[in-house]
Amino acid sequence: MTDTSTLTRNQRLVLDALEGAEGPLGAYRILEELRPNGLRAPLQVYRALDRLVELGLVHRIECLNAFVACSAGHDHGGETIAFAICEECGRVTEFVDPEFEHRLGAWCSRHAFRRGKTTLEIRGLCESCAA
Amino acid sequence: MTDTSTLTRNQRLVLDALEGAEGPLGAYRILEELRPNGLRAPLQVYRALDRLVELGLVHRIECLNAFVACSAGHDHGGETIAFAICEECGRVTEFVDPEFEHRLGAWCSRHAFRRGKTTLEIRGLCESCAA
DNA sequence: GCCACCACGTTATATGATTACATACACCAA
DNA sequence: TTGGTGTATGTAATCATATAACGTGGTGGC
Repeated sequence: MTDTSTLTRNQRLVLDALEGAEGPLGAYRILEELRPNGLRAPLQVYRALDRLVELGLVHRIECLNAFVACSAGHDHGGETIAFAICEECGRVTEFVDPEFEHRLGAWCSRHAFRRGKTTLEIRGLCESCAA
Repeated sequence: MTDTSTLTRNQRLVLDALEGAEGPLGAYRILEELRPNGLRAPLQVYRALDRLVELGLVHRIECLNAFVACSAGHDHGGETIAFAICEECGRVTEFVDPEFEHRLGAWCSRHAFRRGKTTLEIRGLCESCAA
């Protein structure tokens, strides 16, 4: 588990907000929630988010322009994390598939593409919402 | 190849702008390019983009909030399209991997997740830029 | 003390996307 | 011909997301 004891006040607030949420939150949504705690400007939230993402404690969901707390208790060692996003209830499930990793690596080396951050997001309906 | 002869003037303009570009363009960037052609408001661009995406002639790149012309001469039959995005030159390479499709399907059925649109975007450096 | 570093705060602005409403034209049916 | 329906269009206003530019304040090393 990534060390969390060195977070600054703002980072802690933002992380707590995300951990308390059912699903992804947009930066401005987070800001609204934290106004009572003294946050006032988007930048305060964005700075905290940048750091938290860097630490792997928070993930950005590109297709929603929003953020979720990492649900794994540990570091994903640089692996690509896949997200299954329920369009009904908003809940996000993280998972990692070594076979994806392998296929991605294969394609990249075949095309001499130096891989950086990879995004894999599946939208749809989770089991309970599909019923 | 998707029929392109029924596009409206605005759709044609937007598609041409994207086809003429080296890489993805944001909606406002497209708007700037098309002002000389009489476009004035974001909505004109967004409406054309919506339609072009629907027709499969244009793809949205989520991690950039931008759009590219489809480089395949044909319809991708509902398959997930992967994008390799060079962070240096901006160029985007499309590809499809049936094995991804298969693994995704497997994960989704194992978790009873009803799959909708899937996004797979790899950022990094293309062969020429990595050199 | 002084400097460098880093988090923080504030204002303004850029960029991305949508809502609401009005207009114009083609096509078809009464 | 008239009128209705559907689709594309145009315009203004507004919401949502993200960053730039600038200044402040504390902490640790020297």
